[in-house]
Amino acid sequence: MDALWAAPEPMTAREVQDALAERALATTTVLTVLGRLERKGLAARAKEGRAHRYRPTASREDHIAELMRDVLDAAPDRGAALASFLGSVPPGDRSTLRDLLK
Amino acid sequence: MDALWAAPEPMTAREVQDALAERALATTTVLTVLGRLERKGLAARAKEGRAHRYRPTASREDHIAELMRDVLDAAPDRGAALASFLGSVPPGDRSTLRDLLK
DNA sequence: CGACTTATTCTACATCACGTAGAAATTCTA
DNA sequence: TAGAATTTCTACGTGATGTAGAATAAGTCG
Repeated sequence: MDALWAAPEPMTAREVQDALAERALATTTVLTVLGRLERKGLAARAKEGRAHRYRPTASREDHIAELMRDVLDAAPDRGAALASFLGSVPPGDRSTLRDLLK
Repeated sequence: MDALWAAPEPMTAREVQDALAERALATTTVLTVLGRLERKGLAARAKEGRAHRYRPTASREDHIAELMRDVLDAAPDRGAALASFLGSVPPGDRSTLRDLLK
């Protein structure tokens, strides 16, 4: 996902492999993982000639927001969870939230 | 953890087992899980006679808040993640946050 | 068209977390 | 000290994940 998120355009498996060159992964490894990401809905692909192009289905920040919601949804008392969250976050985040909530 | 969080006092393994009676777990199963929870820092225990008493190290809401922070910490752009989070959360949560930020 | 390259799929294996529990050791208590 | 309760150690099945080989499909070029 880091590779997909870092690229401005959908990537082929080969391109992902090149982007992760330092890990020296086999092509099939990259394909397997991309397939799993697709199965989980994190990535989508479109055929293009011989290969496919893979793209993230959500931006990294949207994905993170979704994970945060999933976690919050486990709280019986959302207000208390949000209060604790606000209290534990750096002050800068609270400012950000205040601004966003205007 | 649900059992520990539901109880007002630290529980023995036996009490946890009773609280989860519908699952008919073996005592050793309960002990194993409590041990794993302790190893992960989610629970703490204190010896009391023959047995131990287990308690959650954080309230459920504090734990959820911590998970939310962990997720948020994965965002390179916290502001964008928070913005997306606010946008995807029910309006009631936004009100709650507005109130809490006053 | 047929050989070759490239992409994909299927299968597989190691590792790890987790739910589960038995065997053995430890520890009270009567 | 014998018996019951508690704990520890070990173990097994399952599913997720990182990894990749073998087989297959699908274009490309001479």
